Amino acid sequence: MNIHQLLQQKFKAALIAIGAPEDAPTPVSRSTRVEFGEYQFNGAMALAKVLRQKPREIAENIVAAIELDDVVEKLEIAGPGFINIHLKNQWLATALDTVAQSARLGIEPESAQTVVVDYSSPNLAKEMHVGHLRTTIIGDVVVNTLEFLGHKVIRQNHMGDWGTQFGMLLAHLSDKLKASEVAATALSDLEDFYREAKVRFDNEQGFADRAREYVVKLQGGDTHCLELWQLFIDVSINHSEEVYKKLKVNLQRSDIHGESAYNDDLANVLRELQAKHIAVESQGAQVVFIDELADKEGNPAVYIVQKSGGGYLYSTTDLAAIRYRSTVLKADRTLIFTDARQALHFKQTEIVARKAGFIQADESYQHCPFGMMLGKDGKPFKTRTGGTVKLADLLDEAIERAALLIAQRDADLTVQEREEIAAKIGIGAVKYADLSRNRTTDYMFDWDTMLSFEGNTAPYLQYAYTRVQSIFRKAGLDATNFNAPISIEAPQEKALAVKLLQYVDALNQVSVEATPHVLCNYIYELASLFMSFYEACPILKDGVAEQTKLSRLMLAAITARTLKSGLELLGIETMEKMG
RNA sequence: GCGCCCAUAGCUCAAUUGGAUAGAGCAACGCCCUUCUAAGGCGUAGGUUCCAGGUUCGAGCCCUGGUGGGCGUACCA
Repeated sequence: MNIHQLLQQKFKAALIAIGAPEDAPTPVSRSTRVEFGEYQFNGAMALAKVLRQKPREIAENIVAAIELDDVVEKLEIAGPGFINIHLKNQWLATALDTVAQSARLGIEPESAQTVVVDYSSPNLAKEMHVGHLRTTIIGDVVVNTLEFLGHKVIRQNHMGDWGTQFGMLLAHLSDKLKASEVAATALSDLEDFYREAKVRFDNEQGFADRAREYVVKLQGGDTHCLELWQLFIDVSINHSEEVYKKLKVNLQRSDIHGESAYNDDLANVLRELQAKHIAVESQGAQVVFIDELADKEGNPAVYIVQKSGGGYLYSTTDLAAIRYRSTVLKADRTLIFTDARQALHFKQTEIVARKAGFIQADESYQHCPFGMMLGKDGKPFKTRTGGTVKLADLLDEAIERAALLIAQRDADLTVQEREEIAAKIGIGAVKYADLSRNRTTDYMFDWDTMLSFEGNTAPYLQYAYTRVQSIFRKAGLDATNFNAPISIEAPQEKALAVKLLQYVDALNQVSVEATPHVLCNYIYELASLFMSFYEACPILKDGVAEQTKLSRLMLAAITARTLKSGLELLGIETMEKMG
């Protein structure tokens, strides 16, 4: 049941009935204040000119024409011509009942698209650092949501597994192996390894030349080099997978389609661009002049696809990727999650790709940028010594801090339970702090706010869930299988019921705009309304009528299912108890 | 120089895409645990939405011009 859609359809029909143009918008929105009902229709004012009538008259006509008798308690005209919609409690109860009977919480699958989602994409030369957190978890939530809505999602982990830096790394690795070290040991800390290699590259006689030699050999397909490379990549991927596991992110090895996967296609891409006279020679390089992005003097933007030395760049790789996703993966839509600094690059890539026919006209290509992670001082987030913060370290610290907090409470938990809960709370807090912000702006990372565990944080949501579980434990019932007739009376019950029915709106918005914070807001509001309901509407206490008790248990049960579903999509784990 | 993004309560952030009196959390100040988990609830206070114009029934949101900040801009990704 989608209230918003239903109301829109009914208002659309009413508008046509009163003689409004067929394409007249039907702006139905949630009301901002309780006295304005649950929804409002704001379209009467805009029609005043077209229909040459007063807005309030139009509103009256709409109210007279609309067929909503079984849905609304009353329709009120207010202000310049707003129509306030008060939904019927009985209708809400019936709608919720439908939701409760459905394994998918009443959400019907959309007409399925094939959506390619490019996210995480760490550089394998180094370990994952905080800069990879946002792309990884934001992408993951969007993927989860799209799949839940019935789309075919193809994850593409476009890992940075190729490039000149690997020459230096492989030369260093080769030496280590000759000194009979095991690869996994030598590469146990990729940051250290990278630093060592860099030092040798800068200082050691002859090492830089060997590094360059390795690059040439690697690109030439030399077997020994490729074996070394594979060794390095495997170890590095293992590092990433450990982080994914800790983060509860659904990325598998089969989702990896790194830069190296496009090596053999780069020359083809260039040839095709040249054949279509899109790429031309300039200053020894092969470039595309983009007139669409010219400056005021008419100088086109320059997009290099091959360096003067013959090497390819990320532009070439991204063009190959775009073509692969269109022709082989049959993408209807592609989403790419990278930081905002690459916005121009992807804009250019799309223009060139469309010109070259690498992408279908009706295919959508959406770069989803996000801001940087800043420290409390407003500068890029670094360690105390100014170094890059490893993602694995960050997550460990979150778990430690959560464990410390749990230890301070007098909780009735076993050691094992404490550990599990600390991991779920710590990781959840880090993820939620990030996901709950609009992705496009920079965001401030602050341990204190994040792990204070009060207010709008992951633990609050997890706590709301455990409260429901606690009630059902006490009642000796199972929330997942509970079923009872709902009757809505208290205002807190109504507010909760309406919010529960709006889950689908939040998911749709996340799907269209790729903005997980919308889902976070929804879940937080749902949890808040449940907390108010919990305080105001006793369930198992003495003196509560049996029917009321069952109805409230049912509301609690649907809340728990919705919270769990939403948190699952957010990649945040729930638990039965927290203390 | 040019381009993109941003500016909302003391702080961190929302605002259903142009709707009514701009909402939350933290911090501050009051209440509420012998009563389903107080990691909670109820309440008070806090705003010239950076500035100046414009568009219209209506602007935090759209347009123009500023101010301040971030990022990008021919061979890194």
